[in-house]
Amino acid sequence: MARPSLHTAVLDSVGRAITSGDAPPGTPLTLDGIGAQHGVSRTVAREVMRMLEGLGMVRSRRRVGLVVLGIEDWNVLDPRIIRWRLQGPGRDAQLRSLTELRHAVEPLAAAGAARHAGPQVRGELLDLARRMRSTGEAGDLTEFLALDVRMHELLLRSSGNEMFGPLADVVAEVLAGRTHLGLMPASPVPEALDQHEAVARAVADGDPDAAEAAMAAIVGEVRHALARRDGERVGS
Amino acid sequence: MARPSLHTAVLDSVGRAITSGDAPPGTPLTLDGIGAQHGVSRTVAREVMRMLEGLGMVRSRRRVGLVVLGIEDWNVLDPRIIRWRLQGPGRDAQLRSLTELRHAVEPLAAAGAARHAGPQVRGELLDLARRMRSTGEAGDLTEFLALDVRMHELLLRSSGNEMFGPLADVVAEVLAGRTHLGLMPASPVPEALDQHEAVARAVADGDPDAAEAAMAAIVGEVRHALARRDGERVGS
DNA sequence: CATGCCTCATTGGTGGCACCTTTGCCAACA
DNA sequence: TGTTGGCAAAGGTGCCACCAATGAGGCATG
Repeated sequence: MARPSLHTAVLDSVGRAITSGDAPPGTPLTLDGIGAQHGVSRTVAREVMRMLEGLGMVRSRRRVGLVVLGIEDWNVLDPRIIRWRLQGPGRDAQLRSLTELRHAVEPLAAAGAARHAGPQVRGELLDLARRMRSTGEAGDLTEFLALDVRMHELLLRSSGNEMFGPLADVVAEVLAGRTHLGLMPASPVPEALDQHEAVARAVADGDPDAAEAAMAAIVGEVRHALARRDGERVGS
Repeated sequence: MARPSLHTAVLDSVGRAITSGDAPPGTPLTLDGIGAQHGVSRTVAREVMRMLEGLGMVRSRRRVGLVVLGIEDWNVLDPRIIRWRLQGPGRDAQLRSLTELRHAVEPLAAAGAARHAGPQVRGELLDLARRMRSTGEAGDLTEFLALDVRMHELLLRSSGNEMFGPLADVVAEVLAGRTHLGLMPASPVPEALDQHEAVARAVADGDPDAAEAAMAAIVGEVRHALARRDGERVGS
């Protein structure tokens, strides 16, 4: 999948430098500078710069070079920017933003899946819910995470809205980040298992309203948990 | 704003060719072909190609050229792709997808604005709601549209979630497309005016739950209207 | 018919060149 | 001292020629 192209390496390096705040807005870059710093020719630097420009991260001005733009100009929905921000200092804020976005989209995606999903998807959802229960009760967190990710991905991709599909990757990232950060209980709470099963059943039964409600319950709990954490943080 | 760069013109041309289905997935392009077709050098064609690759619209393979990818690989959240799809044959589907996305996000954005908006934003929202009522009752649809767009943009941009801001552009596009397609009544219904005013007041009062509920009511009505239209279409 | 080698089209990457815009400096002048 | 005007350099824009790598398709051989 990842081709060993010079561009990708340089692009990742510069992109991370920008998202990490290492190159704050207003910083002037030059093609020669990028080329020299990474040991690539001007051509490669130019093409990397074009990609960064396409991401809204730099703006090329003559005589001055490539000025780094602020986050308000970035394509913050782009997977690459999301990935870069998830590494580095912005990880926390990015995770919170993604969580909120996820909570906005997933109930509607579940409703859409209840309308549009094919029979084999509905079957897999039921199977996933079953396996989530068994692995969850067994306390196998990593396997549980994989099933959880798969279920949300399946819902987003079969929601009938092609703009929801790309969010599956960020949901996976959020879920992984959440367990990795120790935000998950040692063993999934029974309510979560019930609600995931409810979503799967509602989608399998083709009941959009029930699917939306069940998914809203899932994300609503996480939301409140996050708000609680925010409250603690604010209070400290 | 739009700099007269060669890249932008060529990029727009090729991008539109892909989104319009004029260059269906699997179509092989070549750098020399693009260059010759648009009268630009290989260098420019290469940089355009890099941007398209960044958008997930083509994949460059040696000996074969640039293969056009299917929509499942596109960065469908990217503003450029959205703009291209809004022109051309995909406009209808794109408008529907964007509407659904909007309905997912806007209630949460309103709640966020009630928490995070600054005092001048809250004031402007109240003012906008007032002027929407007067222009709406006067039947000035174009001015009403401008106020409507401004209100939603303000809510999204001051929602405290930097991932919601970029959606302001697409919301503007959706609203404009809706009135332009004649989906709006000749004069805004009183309920819409009331609900917009309710959102503005809730945000001004710092009541997130009320803001979210009021915005959900706004988008919920549009959603049902769309579903009704879909039903008619399916039945025909 | 299968297999393996060969060819060549096309991208990947480099370097150099002319041009143009913009900036920042510096000098001349009020 | 402040303002204006010109001037030179910096750096992106676009073009071209060149070579390396690679992989798809054809050809030859068993």
